[in-house]
Amino acid sequence: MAAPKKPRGRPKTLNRHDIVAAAAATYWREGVHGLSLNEMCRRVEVSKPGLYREFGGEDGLMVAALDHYWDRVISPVFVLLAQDRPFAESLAGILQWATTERDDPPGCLFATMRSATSRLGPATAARVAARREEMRTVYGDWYRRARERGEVNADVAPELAGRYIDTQLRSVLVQMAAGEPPGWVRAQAHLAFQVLTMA
Amino acid sequence: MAAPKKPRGRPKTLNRHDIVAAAAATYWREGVHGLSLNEMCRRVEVSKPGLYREFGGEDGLMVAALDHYWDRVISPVFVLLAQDRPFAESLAGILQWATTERDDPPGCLFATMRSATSRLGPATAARVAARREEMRTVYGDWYRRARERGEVNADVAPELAGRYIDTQLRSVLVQMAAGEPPGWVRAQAHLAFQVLTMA
DNA sequence: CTATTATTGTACCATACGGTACTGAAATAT
DNA sequence: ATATTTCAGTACCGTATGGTACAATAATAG
Repeated sequence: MAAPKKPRGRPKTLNRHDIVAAAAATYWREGVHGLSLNEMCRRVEVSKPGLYREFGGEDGLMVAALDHYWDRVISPVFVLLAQDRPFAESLAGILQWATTERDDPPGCLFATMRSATSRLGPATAARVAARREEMRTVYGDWYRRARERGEVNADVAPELAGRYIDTQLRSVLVQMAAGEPPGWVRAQAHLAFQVLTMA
Repeated sequence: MAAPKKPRGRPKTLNRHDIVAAAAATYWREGVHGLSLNEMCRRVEVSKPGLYREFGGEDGLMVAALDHYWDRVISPVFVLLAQDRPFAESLAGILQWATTERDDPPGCLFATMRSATSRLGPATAARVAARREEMRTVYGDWYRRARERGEVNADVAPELAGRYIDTQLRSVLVQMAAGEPPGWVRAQAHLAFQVLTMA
């Protein structure tokens, strides 16, 4: 428990966490730039001055939403990869997750943001760029370890593989978000990853 | 020559072709939704009522711009493919074209529109969907003919190959538009297309 | 010259946007 | 009780948007 000391003024009722979660879900479902800030305030039920006080504007809200999404969706994938199960097995798991109907909207908020870089605020753009690098590194390291175990194509350098995996998974998620048939998406992903898994 | 008959009223000064060309170039350079309609009118130097009369609104202008782009950029590629030179040779040519600095902006207007489907007007969305199908068909037929000549992986069905080529080239163009280093983009494309060209 | 037809663009409309002053409310401190 | 501190949201600001009415213009027809 945190210190239950009573602060001075009027107690805060604005629930930052709920707002961020709702905003992330909305951005995920409806895209990053279909909604105006006014509309977003209505959706997440927060007054505009409240939003400005808490996040400084749309840019700050979007950064918070991205971080929230990262913790809830991307990080678990990275945890899975860190377990170093057989490469093909982990890959199949990710693809299955990416191409199956879920409760969550199809696609990926992070992938959506990457497809809209030019229209992001400066803080969000910077965060997206940093996360992109992080993602490439994680994929690259994952591939490097698999390569050391002899499970993947040794001709492909880990840095290239990291970028390639990133690109291909992103492509899968973009297609899913666009409503492409999961079967076709999976078949294409199968082709794309053959080059990594064969001798 | 067309009939030089003199029409009744005030002569038309609005140059549809130039406007469409300028609009296509602007959309290509700056994306499809960064600009307001007002701003676009300033860029292509046409009055707003003029634009409405000629195109019916932004949706109509975008369709016209897409068709213009298609004729000037995409169709020549299809002509190249129809020549049935060796598959690997044509593919290398396309990749070279896609990943090299040109006078035109990087990336591809059609790819950009496909990444923004949700924000397109109904006419533009319909045209993009039709062009996407056309593109897949052209790629699929191209692959089928190469397969009949024994130049490509016979295990891949032409329809899947068509979708795969479309996806991978689109990915290349999206990355180029995002300013990714051409060398990395090329290296990834090389990996992606290996599965089609090896026995 | 006058009427007719067709095209042009200014000037305007209602609406929505991002952004903020400012008043009121809800707590503690004295 | 009164002052003080903090948070909340209404109500407003200037600006830009998509969209159009309408008067001016430039040609031909009679």
